[in-house]
Amino acid sequence: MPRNGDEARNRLRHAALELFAENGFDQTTAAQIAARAGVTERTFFRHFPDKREVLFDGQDIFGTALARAIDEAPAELTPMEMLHRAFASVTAMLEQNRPYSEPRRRVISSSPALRERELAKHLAITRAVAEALQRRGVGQLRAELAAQAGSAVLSYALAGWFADSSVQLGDYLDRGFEELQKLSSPVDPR
Amino acid sequence: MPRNGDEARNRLRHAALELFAENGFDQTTAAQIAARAGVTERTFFRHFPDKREVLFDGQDIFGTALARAIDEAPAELTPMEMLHRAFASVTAMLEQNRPYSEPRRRVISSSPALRERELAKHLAITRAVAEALQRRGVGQLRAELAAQAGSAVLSYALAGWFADSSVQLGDYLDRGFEELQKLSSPVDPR
DNA sequence: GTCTATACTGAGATAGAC
DNA sequence: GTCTATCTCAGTATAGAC
Repeated sequence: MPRNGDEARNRLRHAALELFAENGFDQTTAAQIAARAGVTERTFFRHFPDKREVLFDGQDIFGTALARAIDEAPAELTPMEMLHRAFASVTAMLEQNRPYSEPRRRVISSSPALRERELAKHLAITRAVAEALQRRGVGQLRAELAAQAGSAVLSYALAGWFADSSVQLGDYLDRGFEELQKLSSPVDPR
Repeated sequence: MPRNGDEARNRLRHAALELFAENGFDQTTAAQIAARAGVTERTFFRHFPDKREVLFDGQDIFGTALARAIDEAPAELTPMEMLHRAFASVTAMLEQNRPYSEPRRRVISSSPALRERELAKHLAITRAVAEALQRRGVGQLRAELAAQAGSAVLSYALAGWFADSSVQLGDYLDRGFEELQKLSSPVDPR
């Protein structure tokens, strides 16, 4: 086996996803993952601080991409429009990732421990977005409210898209922001 | 020692909060908590499936209270108005709980593991709310979007209230829903 | 890479509460 | 006597320290 760190890391990631899908998260030991990847258990924990983290490697790129998009958004946009644009800017990345994210999503949803970790990651992204909004002059509480509301729209869009991918993710996004507006409006013209 | 289960459970809860506050979550062992509560480690794990859970015992009452409030809301209300009412209906409970929730909040925020668990609990409440909205005829995706947006408003209100309790929680709630509406509206009349 | 603490699990024995 | 909370004992796996 080659001793290149990145390769080992990738083998660990794939071995973990396979084994979790085959036997379940709890029934899979770190030692088994390491064995399938051709390294020792110790190496697994050198790459990933805990067993769950192996499924979330490299997820922060979404947070940074979103923050960057907000940093570069035109100044005349409202906070929610900035979010809409930022989300739209990563739909291509998400659509390309679907072959990997689909089984990953199934595995995560099958384990409470993994669902917890996913929420934490989700929150980290939301925080990054809120901080970006603050750099654009939005007050802290307002920025966090907007980021969380936007995040709800993104979840809405992803849920729709995973259930029925015949519609583009971007269209679900548009629909989500529209729904949010209707829901929040005092008259609610359903 | 008496064999009453509920008493032991309460002693465990209090011992845990104390020890976590004194020594930190990671530095506290389940055996220490059990010892201070006068039971064995095994008993701790019979009451609580894992070490974190001892801080979240009895939290589901909020979810059920919110769901109930939505179940009983007047039919002519919009979904967001139902949420507003439901949240307002538990502010008294929250304000009364502050002496306990204040130190608890500090402990939770000091540990990533506890923060993760809190997110999971928060989500469970949001789900209960979404399901209640569905019973009131709101479609699934729409209900989840509304529940999450409402949950963002609640977070906004709680953050403000914990930072400055000279204003009532209910007022922060009103302000939050108003902010959400302004943020979501396409013209954003700041 | 080795060693160890500790979180958690399972099964069977024991002892209050009713 | 029954029921159920608790205890005892024996173990595995994760994660951290050295």
